Amino acid sequence: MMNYSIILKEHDLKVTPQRLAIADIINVNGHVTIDFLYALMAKKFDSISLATIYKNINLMLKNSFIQEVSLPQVKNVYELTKASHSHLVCSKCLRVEDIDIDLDSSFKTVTKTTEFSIDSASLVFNGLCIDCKDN
Amino acid sequence: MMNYSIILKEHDLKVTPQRLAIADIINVNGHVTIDFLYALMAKKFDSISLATIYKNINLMLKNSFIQEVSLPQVKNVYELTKASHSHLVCSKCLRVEDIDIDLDSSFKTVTKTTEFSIDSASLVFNGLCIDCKDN
DNA sequence: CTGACTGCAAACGTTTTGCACGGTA
DNA sequence: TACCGTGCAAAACGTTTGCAGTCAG
Repeated sequence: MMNYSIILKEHDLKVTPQRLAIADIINVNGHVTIDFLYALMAKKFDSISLATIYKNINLMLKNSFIQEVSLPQVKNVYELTKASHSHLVCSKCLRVEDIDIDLDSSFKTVTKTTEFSIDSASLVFNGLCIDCKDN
Repeated sequence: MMNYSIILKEHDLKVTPQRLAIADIINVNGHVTIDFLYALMAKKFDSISLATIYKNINLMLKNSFIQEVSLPQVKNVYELTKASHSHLVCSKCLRVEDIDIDLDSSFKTVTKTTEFSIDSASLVFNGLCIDCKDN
């Protein structure tokens, strides 16, 4: 159980019931789409607005409390900010999982063969998760 | 100079002036956004419609004449279908370049540490291109 | 000649904005 | 109390759809 109030404040975000709920939902579920988040928020708040979701997501992104994960073909998902990592996406159930992949040799290849100076890399694997691949 | 008519037909696409122009623009520029494509098409056709652009892009995607490249933070770009490869994106000028990166060891890591069966991978590097990094 | 393509306009889904009210610090 | 956050409604944006006329095969 995390203390979201402190983490929110550390990111210059005022603490509100809506923000605590958003933080909890993202933390518990790992990766959420806007739709998913809105559906869960609607259960906790009788009159939550999509505008509030978007405003908070955008502010949380700006303040690096969360990160946006853009995935080919499917909707963007949001996760709490953590160390750089890659993602596995199930093409069937759309589940997203984190995975650590060492990209050092790839970085070296880029440095050797191009003049690009790299800031970051995004690696996404598409396939079938353990639950979907046998069905 | 490519013969776009033959390639279009090979992908079950009827040959029209608009499609020839789209194929040429994508081939010459490497990677194009919808906006960029529309702007260039507007120069060649007095009354080109965005709907025509979208319909053709979607059909060309379906018939594997072109591929969609989804990039974090920036608009999707489209390229002629070619062998699997990775992309470099300049954060400043938004230029996109192709690069071949060997992902075999990454695939092995996924296979060893998870139960995912991987179909494909998408690797994007963000940074500054040679023209932008010194300015 | 027939079905497919084009262009226009309208519709659609998603995201953003403006404003009045209410809540946090 | 002063400012920020919320919720609603409207607007903005990108993309898709329906239709009538035109063109490719």
